Formats: sequence, C-alpha cells, structure tokens
Amino acid sequence: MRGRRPVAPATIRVMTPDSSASLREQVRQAIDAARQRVRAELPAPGEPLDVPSEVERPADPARGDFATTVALKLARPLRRPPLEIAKAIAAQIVTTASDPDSPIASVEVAAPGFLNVRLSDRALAVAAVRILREPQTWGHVVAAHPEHVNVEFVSANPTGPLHIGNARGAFTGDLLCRVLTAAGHKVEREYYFNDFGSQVKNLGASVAAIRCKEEIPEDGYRGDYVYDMARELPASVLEGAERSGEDPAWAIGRWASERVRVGIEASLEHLGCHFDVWRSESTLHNDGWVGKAIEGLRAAGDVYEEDGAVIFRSTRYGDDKDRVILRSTGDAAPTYFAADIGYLVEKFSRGYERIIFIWGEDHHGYVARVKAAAQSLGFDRDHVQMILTAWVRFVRDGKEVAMSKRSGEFITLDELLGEIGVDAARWFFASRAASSGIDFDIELAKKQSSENPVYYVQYAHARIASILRKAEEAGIKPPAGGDAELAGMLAGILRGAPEAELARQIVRLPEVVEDAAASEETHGITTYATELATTFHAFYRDARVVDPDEPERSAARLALVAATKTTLANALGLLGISAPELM
RNA sequence: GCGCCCGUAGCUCAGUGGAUAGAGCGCCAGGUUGCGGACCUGGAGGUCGUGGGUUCGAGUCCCGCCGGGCGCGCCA
Repeated sequence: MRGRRPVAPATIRVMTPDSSASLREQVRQAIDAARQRVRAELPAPGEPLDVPSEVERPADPARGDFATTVALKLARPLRRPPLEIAKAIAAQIVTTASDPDSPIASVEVAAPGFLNVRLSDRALAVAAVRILREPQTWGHVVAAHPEHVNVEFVSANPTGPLHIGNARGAFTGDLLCRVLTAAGHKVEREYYFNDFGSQVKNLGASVAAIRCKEEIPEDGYRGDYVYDMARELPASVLEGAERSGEDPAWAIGRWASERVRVGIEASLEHLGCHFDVWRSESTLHNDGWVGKAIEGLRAAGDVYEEDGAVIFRSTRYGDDKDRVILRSTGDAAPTYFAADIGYLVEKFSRGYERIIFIWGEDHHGYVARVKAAAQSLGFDRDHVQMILTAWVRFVRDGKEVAMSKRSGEFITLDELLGEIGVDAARWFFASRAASSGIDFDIELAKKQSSENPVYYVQYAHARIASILRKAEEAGIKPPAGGDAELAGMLAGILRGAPEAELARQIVRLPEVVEDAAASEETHGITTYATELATTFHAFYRDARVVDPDEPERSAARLALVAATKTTLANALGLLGISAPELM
C-alpha cells in the first residue's frame, strides 16, 4: 500500500482533544501527520518505511517535553542526512503559532537529527482541567485493541495457608490485572486449585490422625493449622465419612481443603487481591473438558500410544520432548498436564482473547508444552502467555528462611503482612521487574519501613490533603467558572517554574499506564509516583498555596495541587496502595 | 550435558538501539521566625561480569567465555 497517496489537508486539526489519549500519543499523531506531508518531497528510494514514530521523554528535561528519533531512523531508507529529514518534518509540525488548538508550542532540531517538542501551557492546563473534572478515570486510557483477558495466578493447592513464597505471584498477578484494566482491557482474575490429588487425602489423613491421637503419616501435614482443624472437625463430617464406606481420609480431606481454601481467599482479600473465578480441577474432569481436549489433540493427529500410555506429540510444536497425557497404569488416569489442556479448552470456550498465567520461574519448562497444546488445538499460541516470576530469597537477619508445608515450618503471608504492612509489601514487589531475582530481608523491611519510598509518596498525598484543609479554613476556594475559564487561569500560573514543572509531571500518568500495560511491568509506576512526589515537595518549598494576600493565584495553585493529589492517589491506586489523608 | 532467567554505584533495584548510565537506602556537608522536617539542597561513589561482532550510535541486539539461580517425571 506504499503507493497510496497521502491526503494532506491544508490545515490538520491535530488537537481535536482526544482526552482518552495521552499527550504523548497526541504528539505522536502530530508527528505522523507531519511525516505524511513530507513524503512527497522526500521519496523513499526503495526500502519500506515501516519506521514507527516513537515518541519518548528526553533524558534531559531541558530539551523539551518529548523527543523523537524518527529522522535518525529514516536516514537509511531515505538515503538522506538525518538532519535534513528532521528539518523537513519539523517544518510540517503544526504548532500553536499556526493553530492555537495544537498541543505543541515549539519544535527544535538537534544534531544529529533529534526532534525536540515542547508542549503548550494550554495543553497542560486542559489536561489538568480534565483531572479535576473526571478524577475517577484519570490515568485510564482506551486500548487501541481492547481485549478480554483471563489472568490466572497464585493457584496454590489448598493444603495449607499461603506462605511468603506465594506473595510474589499474588502481587504480580493482581498488579498486572489492575494495569491491564486501566489500559482499557476487560480482565478476569482466576484461581485454579486442585481438589483431586492424593495430597488432599494426605491432608485428611493428617487431620484424622491428630483427631484420633495417632501418629501423623510420613507424607502428612503437621502445621499448627492442621491441629486447629483436627480440633474443629465437626462430628458430622467424621460420621458421614464412615457411613459412605470410602476411606474417611478423602471426606475429611475435602472438608479440610475447602476450609483451607476459604482461609486462602480471606488472606488474599486482605492483601487486596480479589479473584473473580475459583475453578477446581475436579470440575474440569466432571464436565468433560479433559476428554474434549484429548479428543481435540487426537483429531489433529498429534496423539500416539507407546508402552500403554497415550502421548501428545508436543515436539511437533517446539517442545523438546513428547508428553504423556494418559498414564500406562491400569486406570489410564489423565496426567496433571492433561487436566491443564482441558482447562485451556475450557478457558477458550469462555471467549477470552488472551489467557495469561503467572507462574514461578521453576515452571518455565512447562511453557513450551502448554503453548504446543494450544497450537495443536487450533488456538493461536501467542494468545496464551506465561509471565514467570523469579525467585524471592526470604532472609531474616542475614539467614535464608526455608519453607516446607509438610513440616509446618514456614512463615505465612498473614504473618509477613502483619509485620511489614500491605502497602509496604505491595510497593516492594511492584517496584521490581518480575524477572529479577530479589532478596527480601524481613527485618530490613521492618526497620526501613518509615523510610520506604511508599511513605514518601503517601506523605506527599497527605501533605496536599492538609493544604486543602488549610485552604478551606482560610476561605480560599478553587476557581469557579467553566472549563475554558479554569484552563485559562491554570495556563496563567504555568508561567511560574514550580507550577510548570508540577503540571508537566502530573500529565504523564496516562503514558505511565500505557507503558506499564505494554511491558506488563509495574515498576514504572513506582518510579513515576516517587518522581511526582519529589516534584510536589519541591513545589511546596517554592510556591505557597494558601496565601490570603493573593487570592486568585492561591485559587489557581489550589486547583493544580488538587489535580496532583488525584494523580498521586490514582498512581497508588493502580498499585492497590492506600492514599491517606492523614499520616 | 541441554534449555530458560539473571549479572549495572557499598546495599536493594530501574534503564522499551539514541543525547552526559539513573533512583531509593546508606555515607558526607548544608537548609525551616510561613500551607505537615515522614521534607528540601549539594557532594562522594560506575572498566554496566568478560572478550569479540552488528550499527551512524550498544547497558540494551548477535556469538563465545566466567559466575549465580531454575528446569529437564506417566509428581503435582
């Protein structure tokens, strides 16, 4: 389609203010439009021009609000000096000089071919007004391609309470869901648990043994919670188990594991991790999904038998060995992997466009086979995605904390959060890439808690809340009037350096959300929140908000500070962290 | 042995092929008769594990090596 002639209207209204797009996106579109217009004068000799107009924040803010390297990247295909290309594009960018509605105040060309763009005060003011008018949705963006996404995480077996090893998966999954939602996707959070395997029976046998004052089996469970359950086991469960004729360990195990599951759900809710769907392995078998999946693989011609086992030819789709799905033992029981394939079919039947798993990195060997199954079944393997979280070494006083559910030697998630607090823990995990292995020193986390950056950010929020209270006492009210009037007042104070810097910082939130969703990482949000808090604290030092001698300027600054408060609160909200009015 | 992840400031970690590699903590030196000092300003501290390569440009991409983690079950 390279022959298509670009339609170049005499004037392009680049700022038909699309409030759902970040300012960065508006600038990107303006640069795209300018590129369209220079195409005629700079024909491409041959190579395709699939160079996207990437717009970023320059490392040095003195260079401007945004920068692009498109001219550098176009130099090769156009066979022109990058500086020449940059000048041509710059000449075509619509600025406020030619169109007052443009968000761009000026464009500068810098060697060897950078384009530096400066926003107009009016664009900043308009964005600030939007924050004040629609605080709840500030930071939310509209996805270019909205998707219905399923995210499955934690999925620890209900044989014991969550321990600190489950923390990373819980927070990583929850944070991803929050970010994807803010980025315009429809997200469902799911927990998968095994109510089927022999461990459930082992749990039941352990409870029964304690109840009957017998020795706990070798492969049983012996944490405090097991003793609690033995004490609280209702007689009706025991009697029902005996009546049914099956091994009472099963019935007791089902009772115990459901009880544990309820406790897990409560712990997760306490962490701010809510799940929409709880799916058990037995429903996959009972509702025929596992059988359906195996049929599907068979229909694709990807199944064979060997030594009495039924095997999926996953090597056909890039796995390094084929995988057994039905065991060679007499009952031909499906493997755990077979259940997972059934689960995949069941999930796709619910209409998701993307299925995400949050796994510990020890499961990375599993990625290839699940994707292979998806492909064999006719799904797009790229619609199945695994996010692997690296190992967390929990350390206390320099010594690694070992954990084992069976021995009962572990620190529960509830205990950890009791020590350091949900907000501090959330910040800790949110500020690190999922793929990086981290040390979590519990004593250090407690000791440093008052100097943790999360409190720095929360403090900025509380400080603003205090200013707003003070302003009310002093009788200073936010500016009245319509949007245009308010924008005009705000644009007026942006001539001041502290105000301009603060305004430039708050309008970044939608970009930060876009980046977090695209990279599926949240540390950009913690970094941003810290920077915004720093900028605010500097503003606080330099610009007095509540000043009865300057009522108009006070009112305008009040509006700016209120927008900052919303931005801080929403950034923290994306991380599931509270934004206190008082500390 | 094969595969995946990681190696950046004293510590914990960012860095989507671009401009002088950053932040927090810790350390050193300063700052408030005013809206919350849980704050602010400045400073010291780096052969980006290592050796090649690709590129106008490499912490970032490719290959080798060193070091650390994890995985390589008809377990779950």
